[in-house]
Amino acid sequence: MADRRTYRREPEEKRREALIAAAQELVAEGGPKAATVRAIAERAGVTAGLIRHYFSTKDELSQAAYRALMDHMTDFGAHLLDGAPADPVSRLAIFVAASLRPPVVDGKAVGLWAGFIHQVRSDPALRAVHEASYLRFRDTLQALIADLPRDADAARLRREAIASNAVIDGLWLEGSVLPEMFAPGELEQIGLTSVGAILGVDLAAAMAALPTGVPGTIAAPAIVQRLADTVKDSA
Amino acid sequence: MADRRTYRREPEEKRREALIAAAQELVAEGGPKAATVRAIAERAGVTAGLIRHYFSTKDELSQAAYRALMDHMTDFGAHLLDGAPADPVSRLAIFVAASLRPPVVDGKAVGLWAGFIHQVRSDPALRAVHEASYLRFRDTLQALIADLPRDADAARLRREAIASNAVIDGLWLEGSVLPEMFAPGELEQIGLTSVGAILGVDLAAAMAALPTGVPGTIAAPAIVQRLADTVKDSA
DNA sequence: GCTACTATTATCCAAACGTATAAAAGAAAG
DNA sequence: CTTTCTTTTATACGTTTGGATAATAGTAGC
Repeated sequence: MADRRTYRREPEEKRREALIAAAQELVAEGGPKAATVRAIAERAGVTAGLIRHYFSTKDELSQAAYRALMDHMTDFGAHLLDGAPADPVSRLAIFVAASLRPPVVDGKAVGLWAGFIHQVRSDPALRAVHEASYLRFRDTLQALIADLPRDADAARLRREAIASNAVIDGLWLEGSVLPEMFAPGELEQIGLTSVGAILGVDLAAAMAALPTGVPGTIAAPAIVQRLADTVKDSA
Repeated sequence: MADRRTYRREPEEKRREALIAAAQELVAEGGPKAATVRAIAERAGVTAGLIRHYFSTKDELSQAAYRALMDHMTDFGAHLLDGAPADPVSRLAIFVAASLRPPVVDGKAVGLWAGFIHQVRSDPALRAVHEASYLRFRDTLQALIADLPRDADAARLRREAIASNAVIDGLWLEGSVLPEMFAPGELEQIGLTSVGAILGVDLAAAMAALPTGVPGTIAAPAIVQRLADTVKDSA
């Protein structure tokens, strides 16, 4: 009577990644409630019991999924400027603009992020992950700001990095949740203008002067593609 | 055998509000998963069955809770400047600063907002509610910007309102999720400086020049108190 | 081509979920 | 004081949840 389904054994790492990716997709699409063990297993192409073989509890898988998301975002910030021009103003402009385009700006990305908020607030370990990721991104931004041809002390740099980061976060939020409310490219333009105004540098002009094909403008680094896969086929 | 518990009949509106408040608190504290019908009923001091008497489905209660939240926030923006000085720069400064303080900046407030994101993205009716609320807040901001002693056409006003709103949203997000990362008053200061830089107006100086007791600075309007109740005793 | 290992499936379980329905009790009307 | 109404409680139902355990089948080593 037993029509036992055929299967292939996969390397541990590959299965873990598949389960994590499935969990992320489901959270992104339908919120935390949609990411049940059975739904995750089905999406990953395995049966529910296997989850327990790789993660001792569902919470553990959930934590792993959040860590993976934060790692993606950190890598995004770190590798975005690989091969970018050396000019500090151009580099900052590329960084800001790339942060305000898909796949970063994406309804599902916000859904994914929002789906973990409570776990982050309640679990100290995840809180630390979040904090480290936030700081890393902000520090990257601050380093770019520090390279600008201006005079600025540490306190001012800190405030400017917080403010620039806030502009990016806010536009990311609005553009992701209400995409039809903004014209294509409008968020990038507003972001460049606003961060430029905060720092006293004309980022919009610097961006316009860049040749196409520069990293972050057209060709996305591999890491961005992986992030795009995570939140693929946006609404 | 039946120790039937005693109860008091309450007016319909009061019960609805109690159930909505209970649902909001639970979402704010523990995410959407924590807001089960039984937990909501217990928090509201009634038994689970009563929910069905006031809301034909749990989803309907959930929608009502989101609408109520958005109404609170809209009212916050609308009444914040009641009794404020007529000087446009001061009014804008008060508006920005008040948006970057508790009870607006609050971990539970972010949790509450995040807990509804997926419902908002999937339910067209809630999406419309969200859009209207966002636009109303932004329009309020844009009207304040338009009153500034400057020359600016409509397109520029729109961009500036989007950008200023983004600064507020971003700082709200960061300050709420990672409160220990910022000194008291730091977010307000950064918000005033940044929005000021974007608009070319010195909001920080205007804020510093205000006497204490001005609406939005110390005495919070009643509506803010109601919002504070919703997200009370923050982490 | 066995044998041993373990990744994977299959099945089961108790708890919790949203919902439906019936019984009881508070409050107002006569 | 009785009657009527409807808010509220109580109970039950079918489903789904996360987790545990036992059986099976791929795969690598000899």
